[in-house]
Amino acid sequence: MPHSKPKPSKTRMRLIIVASRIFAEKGFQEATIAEICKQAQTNIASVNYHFRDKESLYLEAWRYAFHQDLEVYPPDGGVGADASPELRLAGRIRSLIARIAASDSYFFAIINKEMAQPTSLLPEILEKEINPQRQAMIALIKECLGPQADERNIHYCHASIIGQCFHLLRVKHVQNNYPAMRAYPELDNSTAYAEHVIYFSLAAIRALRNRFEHDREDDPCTC
Amino acid sequence: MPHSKPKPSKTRMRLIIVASRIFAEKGFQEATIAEICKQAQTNIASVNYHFRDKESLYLEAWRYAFHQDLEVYPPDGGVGADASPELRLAGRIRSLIARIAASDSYFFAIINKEMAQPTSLLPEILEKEINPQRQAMIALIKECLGPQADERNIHYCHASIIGQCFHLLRVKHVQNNYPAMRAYPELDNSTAYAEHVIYFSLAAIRALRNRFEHDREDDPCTC
DNA sequence: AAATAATTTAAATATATGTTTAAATCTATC
DNA sequence: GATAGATTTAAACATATATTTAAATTATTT
Repeated sequence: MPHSKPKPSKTRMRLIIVASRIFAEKGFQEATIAEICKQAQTNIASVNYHFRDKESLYLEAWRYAFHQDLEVYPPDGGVGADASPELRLAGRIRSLIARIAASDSYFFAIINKEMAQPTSLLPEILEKEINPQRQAMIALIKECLGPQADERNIHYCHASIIGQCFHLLRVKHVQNNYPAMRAYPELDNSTAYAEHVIYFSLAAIRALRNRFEHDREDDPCTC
Repeated sequence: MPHSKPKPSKTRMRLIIVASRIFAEKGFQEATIAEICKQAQTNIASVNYHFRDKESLYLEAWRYAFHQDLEVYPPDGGVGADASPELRLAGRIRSLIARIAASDSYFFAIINKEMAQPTSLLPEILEKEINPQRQAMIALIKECLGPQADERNIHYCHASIIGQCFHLLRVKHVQNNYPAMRAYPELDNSTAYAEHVIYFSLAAIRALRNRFEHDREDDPCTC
């Protein structure tokens, strides 16, 4: 009786590791099985043997990159649940920007490409992997904004924060492709940029909270 | 003699118009000449006759989309040079978000894809078309932040604002591809989101300016 | 060590798609 | 209205690349 062992072969693992990098660099469409196999030092047909097709390899590589990522960087930034909402929000922003800036973080590189040109896999990943993080941050923003904020304001602030973080992702990839273009100081020091985003966002959130609490005309917007 | 021959002399223009939409929807790689020609109601070979190849058509379509865009939306948002820096900055943010949100704005759709997976055309477009707008906004931010702000702070604030605007671009394309996913209130009302970005950003910029001017410890960031 | 299963390999196959060709057709000028 | 040039067309061509096949090799079990 042959007891079936789910022993992952070396080749299979090499393929996943190489694929996560290649897919991050080139995207699903432009990455070729030939190049992945060459760099993984194996035959073309091994992709079809170990995975079913290119798309399945893509999914596995993406999952691998994601979990690899979360292992190194806890999404809460190491700030405990007992800290103040502002500190916890700051921790999440710091962690997110650190993961985005990390040169070996392929998960965000893939997400970046997926959002510009989605494959059929995006909805599942968005729902299963991204949404929990999203909800956690939204809850913190809600606390920071105080009880008077409505859902719309909370989501707008979330968009403001996520937008600032993902901006780093965008310029990082442009610069990776065109190293000559040195016009983005955001990239020189990502932790300094993280501190800026935290200061910028918390200041804005405090101003909003202030407006909610005193809804007389101390609105600083004169537009 | 065929009787149903629609405008035979305008084939070149039809190709550019259709191509700008198809490239915006699918990106350079995934768009096919076959589909473009089919929708433009012409033969495959006409792309090679009127343009040299797919890449030249791409460049022409991209330029067309860009100029089409600028005609409709002036980048300064219609705010004159005599208005206050904050009002002018608000005008630019409003214009940028309006252009991004416009359903027929293919320019930003293409830029979005280009930044995730650049072709060789990106550097030129970035330098010639994007950089002037970028410099104009940076100058306004500098004025808003006051004389004490250094270059780094100015660029960081620019990144914060652009990030918030381009966030809309990102979620718009995700939602276009997956209409079932209705989790982004940013999209329901883009002008309301624009006003949020303006309020959020100006409040943060004022807080920063305040910190520069009184560099004692009234820093509201306790992190 | 033999037998069986798992894996790797080289080659073939299928398909998609950009590009070219040459003939047909249309348009404009004389 | 004839002719030359411009445009359109169907078809062929070329290439890139995902996938499949079957044989060869290696690993595992009996």
